[in-house]
Amino acid sequence: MDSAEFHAAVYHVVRQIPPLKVTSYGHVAALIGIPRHSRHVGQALKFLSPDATPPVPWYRVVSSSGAISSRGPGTEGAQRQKDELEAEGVEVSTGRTGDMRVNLAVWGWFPQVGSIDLPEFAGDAAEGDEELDQ
DNA sequence: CTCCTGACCATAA
DNA sequence: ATTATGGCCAGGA
Repeated sequence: MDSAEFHAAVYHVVRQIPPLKVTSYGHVAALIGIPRHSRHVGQALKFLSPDATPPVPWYRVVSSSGAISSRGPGTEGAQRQKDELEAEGVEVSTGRTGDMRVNLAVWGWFPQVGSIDLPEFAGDAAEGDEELDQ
C-alpha cells in the first residue's frame, strides 16, 4: 500500500469510530493491518484538511494510554481536541500540569481486527500474511 | 548515502 | 504512579 492508500485507510477507519468513543493510534494501525505503523497514523491525520468530505473525526484518536499528545507548548491542537471531545460528551480529565487524558476503560473503542469495514486493498493485509511474494 | 525526527508502543525497573 | 530504553517505519535535511 502506498502513501495515498494508507491515508485513505486511516480515514476510512477513523470515520467508523462511533460518537462518545475514542481509540488509539496503535489500534487504528492494527485495524488497517499494519500494527507497526502507529506513528504514521498521526502523520496521516496531520495531513488531513479540515474541509475533508466526508469529515474525519480525528479528535477521537488518542495515544494508547488515553493521553492527548501535547504537540508541544504553545500549540492549541491538544486543547482543540479536548474541546471537540467534550462537546460530544466525552470526559477529558486535566491534571495540574495541563496533561489531558481520557479514561479508555470507559470511552475506549477497540473492535476486533477484521470486524469492521475496510478498504479492499487493506482487507488483504488484514487477513493474515502479506507480501510473501517478492 | 547517513542522520534526525516524530500527534507512538511495549517492556523493565 | 513515573522514567529509561529499545524498536518501529517513513520523510525530510
